[in-house]
Amino acid sequence: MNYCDVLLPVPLTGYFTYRLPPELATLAQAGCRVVVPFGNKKTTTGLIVRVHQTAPQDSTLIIKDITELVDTQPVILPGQLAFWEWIASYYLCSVGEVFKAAIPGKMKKVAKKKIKARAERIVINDEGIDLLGEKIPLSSSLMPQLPVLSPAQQSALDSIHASWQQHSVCLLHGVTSSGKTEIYTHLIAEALQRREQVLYLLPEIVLTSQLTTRLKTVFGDHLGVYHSKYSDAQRAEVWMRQLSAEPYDIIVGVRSSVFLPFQRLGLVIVDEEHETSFKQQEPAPRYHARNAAIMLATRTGARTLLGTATPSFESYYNARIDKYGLVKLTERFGQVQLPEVEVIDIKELQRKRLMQGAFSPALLQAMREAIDAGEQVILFQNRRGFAPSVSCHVCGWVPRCPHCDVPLTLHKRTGHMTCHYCGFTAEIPGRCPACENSDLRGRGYGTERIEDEIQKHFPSARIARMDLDTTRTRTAYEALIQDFASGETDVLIGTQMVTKGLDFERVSVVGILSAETMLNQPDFRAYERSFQMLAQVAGRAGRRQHRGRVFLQTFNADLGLIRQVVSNDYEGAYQEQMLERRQFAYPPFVHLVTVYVKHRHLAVVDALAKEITLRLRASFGTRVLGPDEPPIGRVASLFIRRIMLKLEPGLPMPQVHELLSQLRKDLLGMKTYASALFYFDVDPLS
DNA sequence: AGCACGCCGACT
DNA sequence: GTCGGCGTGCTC
Repeated sequence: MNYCDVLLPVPLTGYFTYRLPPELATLAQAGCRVVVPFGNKKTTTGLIVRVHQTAPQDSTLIIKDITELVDTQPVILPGQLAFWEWIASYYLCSVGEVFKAAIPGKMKKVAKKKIKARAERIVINDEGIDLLGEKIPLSSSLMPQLPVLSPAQQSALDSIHASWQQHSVCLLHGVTSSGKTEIYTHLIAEALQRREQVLYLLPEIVLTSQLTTRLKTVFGDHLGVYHSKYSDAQRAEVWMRQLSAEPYDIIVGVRSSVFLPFQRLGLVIVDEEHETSFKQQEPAPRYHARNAAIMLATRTGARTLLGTATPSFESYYNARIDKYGLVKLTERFGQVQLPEVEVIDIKELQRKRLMQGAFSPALLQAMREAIDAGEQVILFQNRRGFAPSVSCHVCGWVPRCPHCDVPLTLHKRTGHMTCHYCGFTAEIPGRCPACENSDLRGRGYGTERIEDEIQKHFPSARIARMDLDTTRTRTAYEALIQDFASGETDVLIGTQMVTKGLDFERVSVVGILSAETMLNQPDFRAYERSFQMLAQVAGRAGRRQHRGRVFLQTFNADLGLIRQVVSNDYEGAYQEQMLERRQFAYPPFVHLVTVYVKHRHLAVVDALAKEITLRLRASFGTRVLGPDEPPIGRVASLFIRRIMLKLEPGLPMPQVHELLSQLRKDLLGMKTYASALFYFDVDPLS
């Protein structure tokens, strides 16, 4: 009798054993998808992890039959399952959840029509080397097409090679506009000549178009793109192609591309490695794609390059303690100077009644000069919508989300108030329900409102807004970028999106409307993130022709952070933070694991959170902090509590993980807590 | 996580 | 009398 252990896309530990009908016995193998009955009559698509002859020990189990074999060839490569298992154990979730995240949705549905059959059978040995793959040399015309490197770039490239002799991971710390992409291009070409594949990871939000255009001129159809804004079918196609005898040599992709099958991975580039969108928040697996990519590279013997102008403090620390190599690129390409940063004291200007809404006279003046000279302006405001909240001008009443612990954001374009946490939408009330007056106004500034006011100041300027609301589709996003790149747009107003590695040549003025939006967050990384954000957005200015100007409006002009941004003093910001992190035991000096519990009854979450804390203290003592209520204590009608674990290096992590998983199992097994949500966030971002 | 079963409340 | 709310239990 043949059995299959099957991996199913569910948050349950372990595999499920099914009987393999005799007619499928010769065709089924590990890595093939199957359709199986699961639970009450429902069928699910799963993945065979093992075919064997051992009946399950538990004789009371009624073993069901596999309904259908979807593939006759595996759809994953050797080693991929082990990688998924590593993710599941490190990030404290089930392998099923990893499977769910790893495979394009289309491949997990019961395939009525088969996804494009593979052209050729491939043979792969244990190292994942494609044995049938011909050693076709890359066209020799490729090397003339490579960008010519400046002496500084060439020396950085040499240093990266040297660094890889010692460390498998190298951090490239290159100031904005220093030409990191040209260096990557050379490294990719070298890898291709060695017949190695390259994974080029980008943060979620930077739509790959700008970069892919550049890389495609050199690498043509050696390059495939894997992005969440591509259709599921397109992603499934890339996946299947990577299994074939002619996979893409280069994959440019976002975090989920670490799960793609690579037959001969040789190089992983993580661009803008500091970006927080590499960490998946919801749902599980809550993995960090940069760290997962490093693990992937380690497992396959590939080299890793982390590139950024503002390294995450963890990566920089790893470089400083010699875990990673470190290469610095301190000059901008083509002698372009770093921008001049002018700090503008909003408090002072408000006192003198000189602020014009959200704008200082100096910023407006500079914008006018830039627009008149045919140059471009980027304005950064980290709030989308028209106004972050609405309030009654008479009694101060503020409409709040009925499901979450936040005020509703005013969106004037749609004429609604919206909750940015659960999507709840309501009409703006005609009169205040508290005092009956009809003087409800938006409070504060979001990107929509900035856009309106800028249009009033500069009626003939062509203005565009880039935030979550205007970039829902790939085409909308690309059109916005294209218009700005081609000079169709004079002023681009946006949220964090405008800070993320976009490369425009005619930007001479950048305005940061309020530097503190990030800094005021109760988060041990607020300082780091603020520095990165400000330094990145400032780096958008003056990229080619002449020195750009950055106007940094702030309520705290004398803050150390502001000085560090002005002088581009990454090292100073890093050192200052490390002192605090060490003193208060935060990463990189400890590992954090946050326990989240959610329930619609406050009493239940409170009791559960206390119980967890109590039990954790028994094992971990003072390493346990909390429970506490997060800044937003209720989202989508669920009350939230969290407990933080600070784990110093040297603890036996597998045992820690085992203990935590067991704790979760025990508590969810209790009737009172069975309906609670209970999960872990390993290496949380906040 | 889904999904079904099952037991109480306010509607046609 | 019935629809439907969500507590509970289970998934090879």
